[in-house]
Amino acid sequence: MNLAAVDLNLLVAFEALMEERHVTRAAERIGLAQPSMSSALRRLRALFADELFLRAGAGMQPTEKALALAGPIGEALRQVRSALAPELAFDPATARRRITIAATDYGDLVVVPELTRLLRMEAPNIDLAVRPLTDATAALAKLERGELDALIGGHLPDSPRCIRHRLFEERFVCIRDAARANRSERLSLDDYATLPHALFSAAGGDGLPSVIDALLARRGLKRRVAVTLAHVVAVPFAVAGTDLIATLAERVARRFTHLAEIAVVAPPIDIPAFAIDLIHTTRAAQDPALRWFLDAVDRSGSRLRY
DNA sequence: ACTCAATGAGGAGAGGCATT
DNA sequence: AATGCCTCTCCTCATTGAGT
Repeated sequence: MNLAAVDLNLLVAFEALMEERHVTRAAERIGLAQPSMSSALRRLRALFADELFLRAGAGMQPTEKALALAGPIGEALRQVRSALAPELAFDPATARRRITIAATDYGDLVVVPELTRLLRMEAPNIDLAVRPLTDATAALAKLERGELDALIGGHLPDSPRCIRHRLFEERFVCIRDAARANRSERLSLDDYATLPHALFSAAGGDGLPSVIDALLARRGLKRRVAVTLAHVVAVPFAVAGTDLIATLAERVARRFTHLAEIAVVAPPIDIPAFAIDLIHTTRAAQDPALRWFLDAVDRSGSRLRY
């Protein structure tokens, strides 16, 4: 390969193909006709001595080599763009913009309020739209298509075209009716297994129920889920004034101790902590407003760390 | 039947190179 | 510096073949 003769336009075509996985749409994306993109792909194949993209149904599936090249080529283009286009002035105090994200119930309850406070203080003209994140795969697809700017939540799957940034870790606690709780004691394993549970189980759930059931099964125990609720916010109110207990993310539980007659107690078993992540694409590299916003989410996450 | 990638034909424009 | 030739890439239009 003659590196001195590599046409940077080919790398742009490669990037478009990688993102669209469709020759016609990749061509439209960078303003070429379909035959021109097809020809660019032919030259890319010759350049890298690999098929790079194979027909797969309605689209094109990248080969291992294409996947391996995606990162370095994306980084190279980012650096070239950054060198050619000096940083656009971005002033959050005056910028007008609408940012659309998707967040899990947890993200909505814990991260978004902190983020909203930060936005109101530093970027009062940036509007934020938060969509529910129930189907993570569909949300990732929307993120890749540019219909969403970022995702916030836990237990989100990976995508080779997205960037994951850890905001903080979350642990689990138990809640029970305040009058029944003995705050000085950890909930006993016996109580945990015998008391009826209230459970939050959204569509495409977070995996917690099965984790807890597996931990109990390892000890030869089984719990009874007496109430299953569709929204996490309903759990504390279902627990208050009843014999129910529930296992919730700690920051969620603590938000409700002033609103419902509940007490937070330590669980009798060690339930693995989980990460709350911010997921975005490389678009932010070319978008100062989005880059600022992602930094704002990160700062919101920092304020939530214990 | 339909979609989509690949290819060919023919023409336009840009750039490299040798010649004048 | 100007010119002509050549190559390359782009375009549109039309077509083909594979896959669904």
